[in-house]
Amino acid sequence: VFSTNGPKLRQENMAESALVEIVKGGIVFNQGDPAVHWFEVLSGTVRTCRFYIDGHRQLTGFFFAGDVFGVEPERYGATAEAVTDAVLRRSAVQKEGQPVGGDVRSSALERALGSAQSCIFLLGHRTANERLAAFLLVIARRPGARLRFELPMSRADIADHLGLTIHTVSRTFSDLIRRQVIALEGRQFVRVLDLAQLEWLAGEADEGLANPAKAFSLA
Amino acid sequence: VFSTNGPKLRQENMAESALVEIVKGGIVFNQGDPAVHWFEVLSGTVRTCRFYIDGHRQLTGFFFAGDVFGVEPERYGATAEAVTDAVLRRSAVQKEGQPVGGDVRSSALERALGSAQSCIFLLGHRTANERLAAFLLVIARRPGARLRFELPMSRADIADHLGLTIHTVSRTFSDLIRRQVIALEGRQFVRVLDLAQLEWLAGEADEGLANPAKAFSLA
DNA sequence: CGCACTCTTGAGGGAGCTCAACATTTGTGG
DNA sequence: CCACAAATGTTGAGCTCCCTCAAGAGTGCG
Repeated sequence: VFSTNGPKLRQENMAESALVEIVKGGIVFNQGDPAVHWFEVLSGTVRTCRFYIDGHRQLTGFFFAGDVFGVEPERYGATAEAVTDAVLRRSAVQKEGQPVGGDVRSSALERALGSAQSCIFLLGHRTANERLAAFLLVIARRPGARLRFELPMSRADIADHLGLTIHTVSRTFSDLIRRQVIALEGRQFVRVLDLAQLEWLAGEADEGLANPAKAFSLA
Repeated sequence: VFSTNGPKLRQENMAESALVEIVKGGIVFNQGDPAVHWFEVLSGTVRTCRFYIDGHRQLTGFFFAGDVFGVEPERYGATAEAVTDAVLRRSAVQKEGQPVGGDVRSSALERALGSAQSCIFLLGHRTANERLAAFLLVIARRPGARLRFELPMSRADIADHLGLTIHTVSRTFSDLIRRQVIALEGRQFVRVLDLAQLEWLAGEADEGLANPAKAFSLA
């Protein structure tokens, strides 16, 4: 089964930066592999996931065009797989034996850190409604996204990202639709009907009061 | 109430790197503040937390001697507070108007990314037992820690870190003690009685099989 | 000693998981 | 193009685990 799932990389050249194509379901790198490259998404969608003993997955992020992933010291902490057919730009961490430091790596690390924190923020929400609403908002707020956007990943991917089951994800979608907060167009496209309601569900109605302490601060 | 809680910083000098003392409960920086400094813990313990609209906290990390925190672009994404009296080394992100790039910042970012991923890993566990067991293992595996270690933070801090209530945390502690997996000495000190059992509860009994796909990989 | 705070424990209820069935979509071969 | 199979998604019923509510025990401090 893994033969159809293996890395279908088509390498364009051997320079320090190379274009790589990967088919849906293909593996970019495995958790534990030496982290000799990092990647930028040019088109398509990629997911990173960690596997637990009991077999369940924790998806630690989705990466769309413009996002970077795989920026890590030593070894990859998660497996990266293609959610859809994708084109990536692969860059070497080492360049002629010397690590590539400086602002390129720093800014890539910053973006990786941002996506990790966004994942923590999602998992910090308490109920299925809050998590799904917050997740949809994260997608909706991506540059280029609007009140109508695509969800290229499966319900199972969403469930494993939010720490829920596909059943609960599906039920929560139905609930949001029933309350006319969103509408589905096909299974992949979402239209936000009531943004304020969605933000309220996600617990972000008033960003200014997100930190109660600030209400008392010197200001 | 915040007057007793405010930043009790005693600044040792104005150079690019400065020693800072902070008392238990004091705030190092607030979520949303410009991220002009980053910190290394010399002694004591620090927590970082995000606040949600509904008032609950998500603690995104605990930082002990040798750890770094507050390495972020632009603004701090979390508030940092002292769990115990602490001494920190504070470093400027900017140095004479120029950002400090290069390996110093990269390695600080790598460590910050590592602690974020460790937080995601904890929250990825499904049950209260698994989360607490995994949390105790994270602490037990810190350099210098052994099968007996201190938990400087309160039950409320642990609960907000693991996404549980203090009641569930307390009950889970009692359960682990009843099953003779750990023992408490006072309220702050933990002794691990059955490490294998603790690892099994945390779902880490066999790290080599953590990624099922690897069993099939090219080896 | 008394007060405030933290921690522990119990009882009851609710959100989400499990198990199960069915619907819908996608893919494949005739 | 259709028939069929496989994969994915939806929905319901029952149960479990954790949260809520409540009370009490332990600890530190003035």
